[in-house]
Amino acid sequence: MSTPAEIETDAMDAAAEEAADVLKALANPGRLRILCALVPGKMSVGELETAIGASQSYVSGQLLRLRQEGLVTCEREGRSMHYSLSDPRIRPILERIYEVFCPDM
Amino acid sequence: MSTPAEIETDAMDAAAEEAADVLKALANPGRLRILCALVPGKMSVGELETAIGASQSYVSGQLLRLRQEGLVTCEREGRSMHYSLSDPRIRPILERIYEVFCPDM
DNA sequence: GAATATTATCGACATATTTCAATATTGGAA
DNA sequence: TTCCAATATTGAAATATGTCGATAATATTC
Repeated sequence: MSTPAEIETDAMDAAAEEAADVLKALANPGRLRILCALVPGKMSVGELETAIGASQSYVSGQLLRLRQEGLVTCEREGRSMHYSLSDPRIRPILERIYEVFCPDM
Repeated sequence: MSTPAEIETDAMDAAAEEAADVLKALANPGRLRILCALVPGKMSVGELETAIGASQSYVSGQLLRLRQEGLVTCEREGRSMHYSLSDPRIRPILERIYEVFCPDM
C-alpha cells in the first residue's frame, strides 16, 4: 500500500535511475565520441576506430557496452559490422550536448 | 606541430572529455534528482532532503561534488544554505532529460 | 575447404564511485 | 556567550569502471 505521494516518489526514483543509467553510458569520452559519430548515420567498427583514434579492442568493447544498454544496434554488411543508434531517446540529448560543448566544430 | 586534422582531433578530445565530466556529474540518480529539483529555482539543503527523500549527509555530500564541478553555487539565507544551478550549459540538457524520461510527471 | 580481414571476448590491474555512520563546524537565536 | 539547528566533512568498505594486450571467433573471398 502506498499513498499518492509515495507512488510519485517511486516513479521519480525509477525515472531517475533509468536516466542515470543512460547518462552513465554517455559519461565517457570514448563512448560519447562513438555516439556522436553515429548521429549522422551508420558506421563500421573500423571506421569508428579511425574516426575517434582508438584501438580496436577499445572500440569493440565500448560498442558491446552500448549494445547491452540498448543504445546501439548492429547488422552485418559484407565483411564488417555496421553500428547505428537504436534508442530514440538519446538523439535529442546528444544534440544538446553537441550544441553546448562543440559550438565551433 | 600539428596538422589541421590533429588540431580538430585534439579539440574533439578536449570537448568530449569536458562533456563526459559534466555527464558523470549528472549520471547518478541522487544528483540528477537534486539538479532537476533546482531547475525551477533555489532550494535549501533541508528542502532537498525531503524533496528527494535522502539523508542529510548524502545530500550535502552530493552538493559538495556538484559545487566542485561548478554546476551549483550556494549562498547563506538566514540559518540555511540555498543552492542553485550555476552552469548555464546544463539547463538545456536537464530539460531534455526531463522531457525524455519523465514525460508524465 | 583454407586463408584473411574484421570483429568479439578475456584476464588483469589500477583507479573511481557509491553510500553510510559518525563526528565536526558554523551562524544565528536566546 | 552559550546553545541549537543546519550544514559540512571524514573514514571506510563494497562495488563499479576504465583501459590495455593477447587471444578467440566468424563470415567472406579465393
